[in-house]
Amino acid sequence: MSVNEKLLKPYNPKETEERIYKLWEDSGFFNPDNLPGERKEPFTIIMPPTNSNGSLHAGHGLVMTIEDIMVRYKRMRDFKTLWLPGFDHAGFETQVVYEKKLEKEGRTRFGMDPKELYKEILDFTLSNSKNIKSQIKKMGASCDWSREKFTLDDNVIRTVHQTFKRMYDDNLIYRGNKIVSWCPKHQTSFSDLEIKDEEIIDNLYYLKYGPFTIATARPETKFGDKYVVMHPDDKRYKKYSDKQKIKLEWINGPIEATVIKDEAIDMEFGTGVMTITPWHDNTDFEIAERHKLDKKQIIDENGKLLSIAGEFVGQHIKKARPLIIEKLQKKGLVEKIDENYKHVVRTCYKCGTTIEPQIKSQWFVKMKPLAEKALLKINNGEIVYIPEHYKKITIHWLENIIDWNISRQIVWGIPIPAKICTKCGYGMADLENNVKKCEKCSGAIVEDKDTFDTWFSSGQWPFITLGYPDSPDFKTFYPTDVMETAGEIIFFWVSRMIMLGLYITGKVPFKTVYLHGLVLDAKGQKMSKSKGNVIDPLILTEKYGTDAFRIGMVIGNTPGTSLALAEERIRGYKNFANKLWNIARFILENTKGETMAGGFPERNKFDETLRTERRALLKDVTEDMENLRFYLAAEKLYHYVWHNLADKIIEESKVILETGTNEEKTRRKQFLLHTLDMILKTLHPFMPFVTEEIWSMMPSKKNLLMVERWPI
RNA sequence: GCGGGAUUAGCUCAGUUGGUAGAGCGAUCGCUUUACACGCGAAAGGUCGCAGGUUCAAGCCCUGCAUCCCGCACCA
Repeated sequence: MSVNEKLLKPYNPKETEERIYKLWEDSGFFNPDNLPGERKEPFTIIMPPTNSNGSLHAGHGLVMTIEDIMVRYKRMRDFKTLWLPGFDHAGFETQVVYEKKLEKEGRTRFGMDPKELYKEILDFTLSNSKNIKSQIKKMGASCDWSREKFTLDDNVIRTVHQTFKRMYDDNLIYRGNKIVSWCPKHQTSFSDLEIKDEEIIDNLYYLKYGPFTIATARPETKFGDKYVVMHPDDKRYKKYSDKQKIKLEWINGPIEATVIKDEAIDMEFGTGVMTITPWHDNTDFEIAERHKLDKKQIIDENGKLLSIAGEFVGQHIKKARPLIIEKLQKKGLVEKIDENYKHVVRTCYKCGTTIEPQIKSQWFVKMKPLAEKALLKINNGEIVYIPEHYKKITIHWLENIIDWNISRQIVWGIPIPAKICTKCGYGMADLENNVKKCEKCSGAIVEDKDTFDTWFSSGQWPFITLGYPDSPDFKTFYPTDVMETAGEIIFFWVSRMIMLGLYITGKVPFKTVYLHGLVLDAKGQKMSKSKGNVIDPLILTEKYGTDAFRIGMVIGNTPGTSLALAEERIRGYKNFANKLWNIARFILENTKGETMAGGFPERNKFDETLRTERRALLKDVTEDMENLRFYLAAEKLYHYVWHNLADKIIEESKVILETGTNEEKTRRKQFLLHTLDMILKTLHPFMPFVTEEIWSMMPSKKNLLMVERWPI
C-alpha cells in the first residue's frame, strides 16, 4: 500500500501497532548500548517487577505508560536511556493466588511436598510472566528486554543471601523470639504492613477477677491470665501493692494472681484493671517483658485452644467464646456485658481472617539504624518526591519505624540461608552450609525452612538488577534516575529500597520518586474481581488503540491522585489519534514534492506570529516534560493540535493554498511540514504508534522517530 | 490520638512563580463544507466548601471551621 492509499483510510491501530513494535524491537534501540550518536549521560528507570500471578491490569497500564513516556522523552534528548524490565515471583501474593487455585481443584498446600509445591508455583508463575510480557509489549513499552530480570534469578538470590549475611554480621539482623502477627488461615507470620485494621462492634465483657473487675473483648484468651495489672497512680487500687499475690476463683478453678503496676494501663478504660495474655497481645507482651513475667501460649497456630483451656481444649476460639462466657456466667463471674463496644481488630490483608498474635522465633531487621541514614538523605533533599507530600508521609513512617519481621512460613520465596539451634533457638546465617552445631550452646541445628518476605529481596531490586557490585551496568546506571510506582507501596517497597540501597551501596538508589495513584473504575470505585468492575486495559487498547489508551491515562491525571477510568474518556482520545491522522493526510497531500531541507523563504509578519506561538508551545511542553508534568504537556499538545493547528491554521491554509502567490504557498507548506514534524516528535512519547506511523511518510524522515532528536 | 490528602461546570478532573476561571465526557441548537461525522460551527453551564486575614490584586498565600477520603498507632 502506498503512503497515500494508507492515509486515505481512517487510522487503524490494529493494523499498525504490532508492526511498529516489531520495527522498534528489531532496531535494537531499546538497548542503550545500541543507541545512535555519542551518549554520555545515562538515564535509568528500573521497572517495578510485574506480579506474575495474573494478567496485566489497568494499574500496570498506567505504569507502562508513564515510564515509557519518560524513557522515550529522554531517549530523544540524547540520554543513554535504560528502562530495565522485570518480573516478580511476588512471594506471598502469588502463593495466595495459587492456593485459591488448589482449593478449586480440591487440593491444599498443607501436606504437599514443599519441593513439589514450589515447582508447581514456579511453572504457574513462568507461564504467567510470558503472557504478561506480551501484554507489556502491546502497551508500547520501550524497555530493554535483553536485560530482563526475574526476582528468582540465580544472581538475585545470591545477592539477597549476601545481603542477609552482611546484615547478620553487622548485627542488623537478629533471630528474635517476639510477638508477631500470625494469620491462622495462611499459616504464616507477617510484618506490620501486611495487616489491615478493621473496625467492628463487639461485646465487652466485664468479668469478676477476685476483688477486681476486668474488662475484656477476648475472654477466650483469659485461661492462663495470672497477672492483674493497674496503673501505679490509680487511687482506687492504692491498697494493692506491686507483686502482691491474690488467690481467686477463675474459669477452670482457683488460681493465684499477681498484682502488677504498670503505666501502660489507661485508668479511664473499663475499670482501670486488666489481666494480661502476653503470648497473644502486643501490649501485654511488652508489659510482660518489662516485668519479666511468664508467658504462656493459649491458642495454637490454627486458632484452637490448647490444653491450658481444660475442657475447651481443641475448640476453635470463635466457637469457644460463647461457651466460655456461659460457664463464667454459671460461676457468677460475669458482671455485665457491653454489647456496643466499638474497637479495631487486625486482620490479614489478603483473606480478612483475624490476626492471632503469637510469640514466634523469627528473623528481624533492626530498622532504626537503617531508617536514620535514610532520613538524613531524605531530609537533605537528595530524593525528590512527586507528589511532594509523600516525603512527609515517608519521614513520619521512618521516624516511627519498628523492627521488620522478614521470615515467612511459605515455600514460595527465596529460602533463608540459616541454621537454627534446636536447643536454644539461636539463629545463624550460613550461606555455604558450614555451620554444624550451635555457635552459642553447641546444640544440634536444623536448616531454617522459612523464606524471605518478598519485599526483603525486592527492596534490593535497583542494585541487584544492575549487577551490583562488579557489573559495568552498575557503574553506568546506578544510582537510577526515577522510581515510578504506586503510592500504595511507599512503605512496602520504596522506603525499604532507600534503606537497603543506602546500606549496601552507600548511595540512594534513585534520585526521584514518582508515585501514581490508583486506577479506579468509571464510578471511582476500587476495581476488584468480586465487584466485577475490573477494567482490562487490553480490551480498551484493542477497541480504541494503545495510543488512545495511553494519552487517556495521562491527561488530567496528576501524580498521586487516583484516576477514574471511564471508557468514554479513552474513546475521546481515539478521536484525537484519528484527528492527528487526518491532519497528516491534509498536510502530506498538500505538500507533495516539498522537502524540508533549506531555510524558509522570506517570512512575513503573519508567519512570524504562528512561529512564535509554536515556539512558545514547544518551550512550555519541554519544561513540563523536564518537570515530569506529563498531564500538562499532553494536554497542551492536544489543545494545540486540535484547536490551533486543525481548527485555525489548516482552515486558513486552505485559502492560502488555493489563492496565494507561489511564494505564499511555499512558505505555508513549509510551515505546515515543520509544524507536523514538531508535533510528531513531541507527541511521540505519549502516542508512540500513530506518530511513528505518520513519521514513516514524512519527507524529513531519516531514522525511526523513537531516536529522533527532541525538537528544541 | 499522630500524619497526609481532597472540596473548582451535570460527571471526572486540570489550573506550574498570586494578575479578568479551563479540558474531556455529557446535555442544547445548527451543519453530510472536497483532511477528518472518529467531524465542523454556535451557544449554555462555576458566588472555585464556609468564615476571616495578607495584598493594588487570592481558586492559588496565612488562620480558623465544616464535610469526605487515606495511612499509622492504640484501650485490655
